[in-house]
Amino acid sequence: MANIQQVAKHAGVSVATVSRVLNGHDKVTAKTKLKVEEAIQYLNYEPSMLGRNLRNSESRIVLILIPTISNPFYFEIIKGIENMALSQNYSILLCETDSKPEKEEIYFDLVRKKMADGIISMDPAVNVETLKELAEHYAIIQCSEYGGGIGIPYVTIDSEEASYRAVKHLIQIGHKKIALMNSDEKFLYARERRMGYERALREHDIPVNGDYIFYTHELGFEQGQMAMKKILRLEDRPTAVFAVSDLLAIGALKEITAAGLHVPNDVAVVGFDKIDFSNMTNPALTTVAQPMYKMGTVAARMLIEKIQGKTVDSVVLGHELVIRESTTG
Amino acid sequence: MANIQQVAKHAGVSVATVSRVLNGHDKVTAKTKLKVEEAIQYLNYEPSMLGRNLRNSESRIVLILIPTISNPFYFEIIKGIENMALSQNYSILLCETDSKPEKEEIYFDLVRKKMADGIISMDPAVNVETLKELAEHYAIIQCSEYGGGIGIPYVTIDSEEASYRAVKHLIQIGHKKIALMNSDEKFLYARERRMGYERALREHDIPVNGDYIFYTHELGFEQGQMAMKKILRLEDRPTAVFAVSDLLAIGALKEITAAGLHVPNDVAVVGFDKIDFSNMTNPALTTVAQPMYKMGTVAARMLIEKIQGKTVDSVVLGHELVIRESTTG
DNA sequence: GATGAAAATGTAAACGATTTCATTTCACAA
DNA sequence: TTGTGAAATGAAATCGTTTACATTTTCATC
Repeated sequence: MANIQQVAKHAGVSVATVSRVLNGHDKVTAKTKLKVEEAIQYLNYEPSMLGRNLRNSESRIVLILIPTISNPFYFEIIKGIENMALSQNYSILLCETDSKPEKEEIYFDLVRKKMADGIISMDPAVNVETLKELAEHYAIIQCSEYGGGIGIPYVTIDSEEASYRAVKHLIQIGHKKIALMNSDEKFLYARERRMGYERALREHDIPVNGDYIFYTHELGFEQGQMAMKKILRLEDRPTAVFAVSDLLAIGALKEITAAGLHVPNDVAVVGFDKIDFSNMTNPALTTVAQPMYKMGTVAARMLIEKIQGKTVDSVVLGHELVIRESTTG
Repeated sequence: MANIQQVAKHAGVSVATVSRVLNGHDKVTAKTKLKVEEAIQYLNYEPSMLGRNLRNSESRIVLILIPTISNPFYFEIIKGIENMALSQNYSILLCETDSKPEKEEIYFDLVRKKMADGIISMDPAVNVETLKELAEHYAIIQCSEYGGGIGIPYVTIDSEEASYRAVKHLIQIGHKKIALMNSDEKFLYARERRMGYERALREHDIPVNGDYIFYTHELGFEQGQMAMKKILRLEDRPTAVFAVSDLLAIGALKEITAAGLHVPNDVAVVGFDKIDFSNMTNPALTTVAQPMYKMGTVAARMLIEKIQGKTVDSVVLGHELVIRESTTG
């Protein structure tokens, strides 16, 4: 593989001139430029990012931290990030932490070692202390999940309001006994979603029943099934379930059907996220749509601006309730 | 941020010695080692991959080329690749090509520019000519989808046999009118799966009916719905459908139910891949399990060996038919 | 205490680009 | 022809490592 020296030699110019042609800045005579381009062509030369990156002290790589690749919620976000990043000549390193500190550490090390220029964190279980520390030296953006008040810019939606609207929808179609399938309240979004749930109930003079609130360890299908099993065993069975993720809701769906009950006639179900699969189930899932692609592009743009040393502000994006068969039959 | 020079100076040794401590080879006195480690600690030093990579002419990054991130089929494979790569100190760059040559080119350029040490290609629509050309200079492995006879090692399953067994299962539970929902036969795996389908039929003296074979452009849910619509309109309606991907099958499931028919009583359905979601549908999907995680680890190991200059052989892994509700009720 | 081999450490040259600053070339006017 | 300033080009430093080779240190032996 040829390097810039050989190109320079073959073109009869200095490496500086080759570099100038390569990068298009500074003025180079048309004739010289041609000579260089011919040499590049002839030698099949491709500039090495290794040399360039060292010189420029950058890697042009950004890290995406997700808890698991198994939740399709991250698909569209990743697509958004990728496209925005690509347009700015960045590549993305996808990092699945499994919410394990040791895997997280491996990836944090990558930015410490200059292998990555910044991080978009989507892991709610991320070690906030380490993140804060890193944020002093490196560009970091929180996406979707975030710790507030730690000085790291984020892009997210209004979880409380979204939750409120979802529950209100259930109330409006006649439900009073509404269960909440929430995730661990150590996460901010979980607390916010419970608050939205309670606000909707209170607003319609429905007492909040602690027995109707369930917590799951993760946001997956199995957790949804397990929680739903418990809900179905309740003395005074709820007629509706609001789950804070589509995967939970799909698990609930499956369990309800398995119990010989009908959705939505016996139990109505609302999910959260609007992942692709929410439309593929029987019945299709009513859910809160998050603007995932947008979230991704915004997060990527914010990160790149941060990398360039600009200051960036947090962003709250809109959401939308998508009403489908699991609540209206 | 400190560099190796400053560490050396602070420890009162040469950079070579620091490097030796860093990399653990060569012998360094315990006393010297301690001094260096103290300096590292004191200065909060982290070795820069940029410098190291340039010097070693490697990036320790591998590219994963997938057509789309939306098909969960790739989840487990990616996990497998990631874990194996991580254990060898490689990171993975996830590249979604959307089966578009221009996006593919962007990523190919990354390896030409030394930003990546090798490629694991899972895109059936990849430009085989370019791939062949690249393979002359760079490490490349094909995973799951592959072009045979182009001299690039691959890891895959025996599609013909897997398909044969799936169809045989349908025949054994009494079906004779079996539709095949295949993808475009420009892909090798599609041709192989049709051959397996036909072999099973012939073996049981069931004539192959061209009207029962459908081709889809992509392997998604919508394509499955559309194909199923056509199948349901057939004069002599099949009693079973074998789809070459779970997403297609899930689309079929949805469409059958929407038509007021019952799975499997009216129409039985078999999918392919055993993605997580194949278990979340109503009814759960009978499907051919591909050893995806294994495939990922094997592909990653092969690639790393290739990068190290070893010659590697292609691998064919086993598969398994998972019988669930969509065929047995 | 001199000798020598082995062990530890240091020096300096890579790796492949970009960029600052110095130098050459050039066109044009006097 | 010569002088001038601007434009084009080149020389060399730099980014942060690793490593071949050279040098120094150590220590057992006589």
